[in-house]
Amino acid sequence: MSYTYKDIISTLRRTGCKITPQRRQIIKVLQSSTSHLTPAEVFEKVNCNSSGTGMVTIYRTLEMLEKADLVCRFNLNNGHTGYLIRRPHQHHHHLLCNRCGLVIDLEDCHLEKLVKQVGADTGFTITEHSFELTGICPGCQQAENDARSSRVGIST
Amino acid sequence: MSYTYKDIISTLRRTGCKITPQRRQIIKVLQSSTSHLTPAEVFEKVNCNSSGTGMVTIYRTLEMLEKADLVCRFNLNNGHTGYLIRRPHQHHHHLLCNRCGLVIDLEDCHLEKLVKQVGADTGFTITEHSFELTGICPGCQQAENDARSSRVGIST
DNA sequence: TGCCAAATGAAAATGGTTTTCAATTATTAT
DNA sequence: ATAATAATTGAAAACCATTTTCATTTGGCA
Ligand SMILES: [Mn+2]
Ligand SMILES: [Mn+2]
Ligand SMILES: [Zn+2]
Ligand SMILES: [Zn+2]
Repeated sequence: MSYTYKDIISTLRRTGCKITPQRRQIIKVLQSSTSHLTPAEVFEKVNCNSSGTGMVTIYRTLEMLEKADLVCRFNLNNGHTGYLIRRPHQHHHHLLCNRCGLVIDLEDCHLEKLVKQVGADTGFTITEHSFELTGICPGCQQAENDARSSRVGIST
Repeated sequence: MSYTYKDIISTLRRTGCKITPQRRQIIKVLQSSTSHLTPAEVFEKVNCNSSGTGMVTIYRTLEMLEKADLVCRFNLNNGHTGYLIRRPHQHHHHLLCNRCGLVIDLEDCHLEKLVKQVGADTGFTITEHSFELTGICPGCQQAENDARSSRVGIST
C-alpha cells in the first residue's frame, strides 16, 4: 500500500517542512505514477499544466522526500536516478523492466541470512546492501513476441 | 586468481584490439592495484610517471576492458564508478568498505534460486541482477576503535 | 497583521563523461 | 623493409545531470 497524499503531507508537516504549492504538485505527480520517474520526468509532468516549478525545486523536493523515507530511489540502467512513491514501507528491493520502466516492489528481503553470513565470514560490519533485478516484464515480452510474429509473417 | 598482464594483452589481441603503450600502462596500473580505482585514480597513477596519457583514453580503455569482461565495474557510494581487474572470472558480487575502499569479491553468487523464484512469481524474464554490500572492513573498525579509545583517554 | 526562517528559481558553476576531429600509430599487406 | 589503412589518441569543446549562489518570495506562527 502506497502512502496517500494526505499521509505524505502530514508527515512533512510533522517534520517541520513547509507545504508549498510546488511540493503539493510534485507529490501529486509522484502519487499518480505507477512507474519510477526521473527528476526530469517529474519536472515535465509538473509543468505540463504550466505551474512554473523549477528544476531546482524538483531536486530539492525529491531529496527531502527521500530523507523522510517517503520515496524509493534507485539507479536506472542508463545511470540516471529514478524515484517512486514508497509502497511497502519497510526495507525492500526492486525489479525493473528495462523496456517500459515498470517497477515491481519485492516485498520481502530474503537476504538477511546471506548478509549476516557474509559479515561473519569477512569480519566486515555490513551497514547496507542493495539488490536490484532487471529484465523484461510480461507485457513487454508479449509485445516483442507479437512484433516478431508479424515480422516473420505468419500465414493464417 | 586475477588475470595476468599477459592474459589481458593476449585477450585484447585476440579480439582485434591494438596494443598501444597507453593501454599497456593502464593495464599495468589496474593489475597492480588491490583496490578498485576510479577513472580519475587510474589517470593519476598512469601519469605519475609522466606518460602523458589523456583522460579520454582512460575512459575508452576502461570501457574496452569492461566489454571484454576483463575488469569489474561498480558504483561507489558517492555515485562515482570504480574499476577493478576481474579476479574471479565468473559472475560474482562485491563487498566494499566505505572507509578505505577495500573491495572483497564474493566468489559465489548465492542468488540463483532467489532470482529464479522471483522470475516465476512475476512472469519477468530476468536478465540481470546486482547485489552489492557495503560496510566497514576489520582494519577500519580497528582504526575507529583505537581513535575512540584515545579520544576518551584511557588511563593506564 | 507582521515577522522570519524556510523555500523558490534564475543563473552560473560544477564535474564527470562523451563527442569531435585532425594527427598519430599499430598492424597488415606488398 | 615499406607502404597502406584502419584503429587509436588527445586537445578542445560539448554535454548534461546535478549543485550552488543569492536575491526574492512565502508559509506558518505569534
Ligand atoms: Mn519501492
Ligand atoms: Mn570482482
Ligand atoms: Zn515492461
Ligand atoms: Zn576499510
